[in-house]
Amino acid sequence: MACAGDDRWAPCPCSAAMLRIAQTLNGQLRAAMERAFPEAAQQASAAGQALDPQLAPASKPEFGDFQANGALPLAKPLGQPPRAIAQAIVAQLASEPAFAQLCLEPVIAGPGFINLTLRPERLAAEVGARLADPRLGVPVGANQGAGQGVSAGPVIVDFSSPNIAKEMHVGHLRSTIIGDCLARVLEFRGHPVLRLNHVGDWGTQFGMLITHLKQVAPEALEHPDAVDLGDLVAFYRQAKARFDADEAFQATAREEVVKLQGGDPVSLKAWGLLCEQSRREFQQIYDRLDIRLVERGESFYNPYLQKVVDDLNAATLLVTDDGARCVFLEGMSGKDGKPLPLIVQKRDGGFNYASTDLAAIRYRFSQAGDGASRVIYVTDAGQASHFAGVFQVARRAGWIPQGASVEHVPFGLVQGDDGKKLKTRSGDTVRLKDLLDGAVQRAEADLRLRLDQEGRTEDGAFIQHVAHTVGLAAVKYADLSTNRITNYQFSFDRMLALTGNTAPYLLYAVVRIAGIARKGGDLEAAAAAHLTFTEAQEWALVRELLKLDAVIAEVEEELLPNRLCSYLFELSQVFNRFYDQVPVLKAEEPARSSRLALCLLTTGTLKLGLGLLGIPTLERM
RNA sequence: GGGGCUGUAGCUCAGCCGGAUAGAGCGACGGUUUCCUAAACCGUAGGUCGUGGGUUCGAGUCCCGCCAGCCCCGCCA
Repeated sequence: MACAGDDRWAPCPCSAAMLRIAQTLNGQLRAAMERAFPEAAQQASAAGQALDPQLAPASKPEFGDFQANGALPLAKPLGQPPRAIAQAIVAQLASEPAFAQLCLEPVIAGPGFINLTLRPERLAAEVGARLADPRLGVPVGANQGAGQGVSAGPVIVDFSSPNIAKEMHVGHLRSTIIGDCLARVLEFRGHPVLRLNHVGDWGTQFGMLITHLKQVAPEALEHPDAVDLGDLVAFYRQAKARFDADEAFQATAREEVVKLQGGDPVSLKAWGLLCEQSRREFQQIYDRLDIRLVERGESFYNPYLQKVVDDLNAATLLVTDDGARCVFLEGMSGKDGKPLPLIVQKRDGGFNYASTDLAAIRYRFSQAGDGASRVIYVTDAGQASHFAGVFQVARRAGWIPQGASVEHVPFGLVQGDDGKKLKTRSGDTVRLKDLLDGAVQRAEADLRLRLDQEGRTEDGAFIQHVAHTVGLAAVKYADLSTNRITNYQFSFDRMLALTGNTAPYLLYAVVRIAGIARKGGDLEAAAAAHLTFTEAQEWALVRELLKLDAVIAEVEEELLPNRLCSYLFELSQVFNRFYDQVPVLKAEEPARSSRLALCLLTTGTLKLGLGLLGIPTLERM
């Protein structure tokens, strides 16, 4: 989407600071290549392409800021050594005054790489510009579709989605945390975002739940506030146990499903009570994790299900097979090599999750519904083939508009230390609440131990606040910092470690800067100073800080939060090196103010980045 | 049987349209503190990128085969 395509630095609607410089350089390099090799340029354009400078960030700091690899692939067609080609390109660049204002003399290295280093004064100017920008150089309003008439409809992020009357467990952790992060990034980029909680609030299990409710707590139907159902999980288990053991109960439960689907007011009321109870419990988790969601459960789409089937039939996509109504999928075959069906209506006439997902996708893209431009599903990787089927059918039915996109954002399992799916010692599913409690408790224990060792005293409110912040940050960061597609090994010890790529390490960098401010560093005043840098550690920090806009654009496009985590970790490391080796408060002017300005931009960048991960920061810890 | 994902250092993981000597962190070993929180920093050791082919000037990255693990495959979500 943003800056996508086969040419990374092609001009695009985003006009971000560092990205914009890269685009400018790309244009200058391309023009230089065209002047140096007009025949090759003509051939390329005849083939509908342009010469590609292959501009990329430098692979190592000693190579400068950017490298252009475009000379290498020209060696064979031109029949010249690649270094000679690079030399010719560089000679043409020399005649471009705008290039000389931007970069130092290019260096040809290795087999024919052109290494580019930005002029220091240019980097310092960029730092100054970011200090004056509350968005730190990250533009709003990318992804406008380059005038293709793409609707500016909302981006829908479908995530979390627990089941009513069941407890949120570790299985919901990744969807909730990753989905929230992606929503935050998209929002920050200026997209209207609809965060939808597609809760499982419909289905046959409600037959037994409602029957059980009517029998054990009939008063709840009259005075909803008077009854607290308490532990819904226990309630669910009781109902399930009776359902499995008692045939009469089973029969009543089945009748109850029919009554509920038929709109019986008492059944609906009982259903509503159960949903409300679940909602309260979910909300406690969401509040704790600072996650906003709009609940729109499966039941919302009930009125649209029949039309989905009817319209698929009218489009001649529907086939009745063994009593079930299916759409046979193209390019996906099952056993015997026969096409795989997507069942949209069961033999008994009932609907299933494919029907609901189709109704949802249609509603979300439809102008009468959400009118979305992009829909993102954050669910586990096991559902990949289900979504592939649903997307295909929706596409063939014409429910996904031109220019709109629908994406499954898959993630791997949460595993324990043993490499198997995370379970409690007794083999049960881990409750999300217990997992979060565990993280906070351990964070508190770590903190108390350290206070003890350092002879510090802090009040209870401080300890609670720090433990809560660090514990939850650790859980979120550990999840977000690995590539989501792989399975992720859950370990309290690793995520709460004070060193390495962890939340505490990043939070500590923010705390160090807050410490400088407390000890007399006026960060805000320094922002207006004339910036002069002399030390290697200062320049390393400057270069790292200026990468923010490119990183965020990348996360927006690839929907990979771990890219942002890696960046924030590297920024923290570079900052700690700077902090360790370059004095700030004790430096003479003008170095002192320039360094304070770097501290201000560093803390701003870390707070912004962590904020996009859904992690708040601390002043002391 | 068909399909998907994964396989990179002892462990946990990065690796961004294919680009320079494959990178971190942890752990191990060795160093650094009259100085802004040492929860830090500096250094050393450690890899046949599962395996065999292919494409390419160049492959951890792309294509094909094989091996291993996990997941999905008609009326649960």
